[in-house]
Amino acid sequence: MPRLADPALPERRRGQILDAARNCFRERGFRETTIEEICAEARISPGMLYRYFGSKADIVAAIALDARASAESAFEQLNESEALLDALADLARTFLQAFSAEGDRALLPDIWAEAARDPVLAKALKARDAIAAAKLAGAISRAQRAGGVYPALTAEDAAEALLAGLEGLALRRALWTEEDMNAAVRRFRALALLVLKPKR
Amino acid sequence: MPRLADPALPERRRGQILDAARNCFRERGFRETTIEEICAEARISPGMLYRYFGSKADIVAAIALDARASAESAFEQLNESEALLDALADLARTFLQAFSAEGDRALLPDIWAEAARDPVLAKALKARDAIAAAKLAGAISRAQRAGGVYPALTAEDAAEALLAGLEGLALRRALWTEEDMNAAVRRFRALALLVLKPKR
DNA sequence: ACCTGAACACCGTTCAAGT
DNA sequence: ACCTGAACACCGTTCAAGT
Repeated sequence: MPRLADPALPERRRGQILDAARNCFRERGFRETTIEEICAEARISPGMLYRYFGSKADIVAAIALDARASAESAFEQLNESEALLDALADLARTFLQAFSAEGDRALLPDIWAEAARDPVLAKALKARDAIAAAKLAGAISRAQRAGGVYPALTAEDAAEALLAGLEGLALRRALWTEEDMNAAVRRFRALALLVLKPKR
Repeated sequence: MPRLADPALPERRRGQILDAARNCFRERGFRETTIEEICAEARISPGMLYRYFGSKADIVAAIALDARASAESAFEQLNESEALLDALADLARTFLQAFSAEGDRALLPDIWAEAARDPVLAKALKARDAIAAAKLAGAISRAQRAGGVYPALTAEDAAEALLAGLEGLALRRALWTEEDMNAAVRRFRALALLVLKPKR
């Protein structure tokens, strides 16, 4: 088998294409950007692009999974923190930032629309989500044992509810541009307070 | 000015087109259905369709606003009911049904993706949302005065949080097909319980 | 006044040909 | 082995022509 001229080339190319795509999507959105525009930005030909991605949808899918992966680190840190609420606020900020890289507020709805029609992407996102939900549930039950969080709560259900709330807030932020990041994070914090600390 | 052959025709045509579009979207989704297919289903020509709708996006926009309007009745009934939680569960069911007419689970994400790129649709949806949020907030503060709901809650914030949660749950249901309607409604009820009745 | 459908423009994708 | 870009297929939209 012939050895590759440069074994790192494929990975570099992929990154190059994804960077170009992210730039274009930010400017004009997923639907409005053209394969040709991505190619121009990445300085390659269409033929080349299709060697690395099977379709335009595959490109958003890859971006979506990248963003999820980068948001995942915030879920890791949940257990390290003493103050669960502060950690949750950080998590919300990281999540919102990962999916609105440099101000593309519509990326998340694009991803969701894509996922709703593409079972492969949906499944991949769901797998990521299950991991995140488990980590969140773990942090919640840890906090329950330590006191400070209502003990009768089912940690898994609370985690699900919080994730749904976070995604709902992200959606509203995407549609209604005025709302800035900090406001969304505050809202999430308030929601988490209501859900987790029902004793007052 | 010449009088119309049939003054009701335009309205009938619009309905005819929207019905056809809903049917097609349900089968194949917004992106995958063709103007030609909608025309075939509605038994008109493309030229005719474009007399009634400026673009394909305008068709989803009209469907989205119709669905919102039909969900709005559930918000009206919030104040009539004695048991706020039951009324909220009904509301969730009506909302989810309005946006998944005959099993098109991906309609809502399509609408959101469209709205995120189309300021006109976003603004129209936001106006609807403000009405719904106000009604929900009204019902919450009414329930607060009657006891049964944590009185220190800011009704507006709680309403916002519940709407975000509802949309988040709707999204998750759209992406992960397994989850059936009743499960989603139960989840929303549980969330509302946590948010509204923090005294235990 | 109402309607048709062929034609146009545009864009995702492929593939024969280059180096 | 890696890459190009012209060509193809498809679909949203328009408009000259019909009744």
